[in-house]
Amino acid sequence: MHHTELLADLRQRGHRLTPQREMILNVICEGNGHLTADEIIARIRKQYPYINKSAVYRTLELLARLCLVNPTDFGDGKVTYEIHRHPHHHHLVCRQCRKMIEVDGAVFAPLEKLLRDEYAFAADLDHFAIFGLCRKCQPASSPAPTLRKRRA
Amino acid sequence: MHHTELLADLRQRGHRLTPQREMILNVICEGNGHLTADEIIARIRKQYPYINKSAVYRTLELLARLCLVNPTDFGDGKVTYEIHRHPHHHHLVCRQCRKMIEVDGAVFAPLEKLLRDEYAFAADLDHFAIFGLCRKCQPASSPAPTLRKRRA
DNA sequence: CTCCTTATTGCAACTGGTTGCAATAAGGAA
DNA sequence: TTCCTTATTGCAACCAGTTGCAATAAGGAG
Repeated sequence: MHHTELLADLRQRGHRLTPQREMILNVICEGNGHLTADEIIARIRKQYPYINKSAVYRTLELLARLCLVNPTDFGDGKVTYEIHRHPHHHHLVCRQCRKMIEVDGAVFAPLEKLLRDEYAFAADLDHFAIFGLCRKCQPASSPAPTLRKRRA
Repeated sequence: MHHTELLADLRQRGHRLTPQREMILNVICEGNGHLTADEIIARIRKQYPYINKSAVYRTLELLARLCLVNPTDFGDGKVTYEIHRHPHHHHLVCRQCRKMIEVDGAVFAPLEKLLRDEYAFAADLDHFAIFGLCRKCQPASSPAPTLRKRRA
């Protein structure tokens, strides 16, 4: 999805187009993958040093609300943002080695159906970070995994 | 689960018992339901005004790491904590009316199995807040749900 | 083009939570 | 009991993100 399309989408939904929003969308579209707010600000600043933190956070919140970007908390103290991709995907994050595995959005289909059928609840299951232990970090067949603090 | 059992558990796993930890566990066990860090501090302060913010946050992080409490982000800017209950449960949170529905932990069983079988990933699926729209807030059969900012 | 409404920006103050580090105090050993 | 090691606390500074509000500027109407 190109940033001009996203801008048009914004406009169509009744939001104003501003240079700031254009720059933000541009950066998110260019920088492929997950970017933190800090990174987005830093990249914009190269061309426009006056970019304002609040404006960036508010725009990111707007874009998330419109499902144009996916915010994700990988548990390292900063939220990352990426362009909303279709089909959906999620991230398995190993709590030990930090390895990330991307999985198809379809893995949530049974849960979505169950929640809809049993609870009439329309769950937003677009983009999750699921924590756990990857194959390598699982104790072979072990009884008690050590739970002492992981040395960061 | 009584707080003395939790203290014993802490001790057994090699952590030290301090008055602060005792007070924190006590408050979490008494106040049933979800408490924010602020609320925990306020309650402790009634008896012991010197309780320190960092100590509380660090203890909560420890208890969460040991799966003795469940931290949950309901999306209102403050994390809440509750004693880890068995069997697991999750919370459906309506993004419109904020209604909360508690659901059994078993709803994640198919996903857990899929992730284990397909990705050899042992997911932590203990306690989630799942956002979406409850029955009442879903557009009857509607075309375009309004996505303008919800007036808080 | 000019005017008007109001969404958006920019700023500064604030909030919830984290961190580095020195002081304290658990709890084990002797 | 006393001593020792080191986990934990308390503090102050910090970090990511939010908020209230006045100033600015989209974009529609005339």
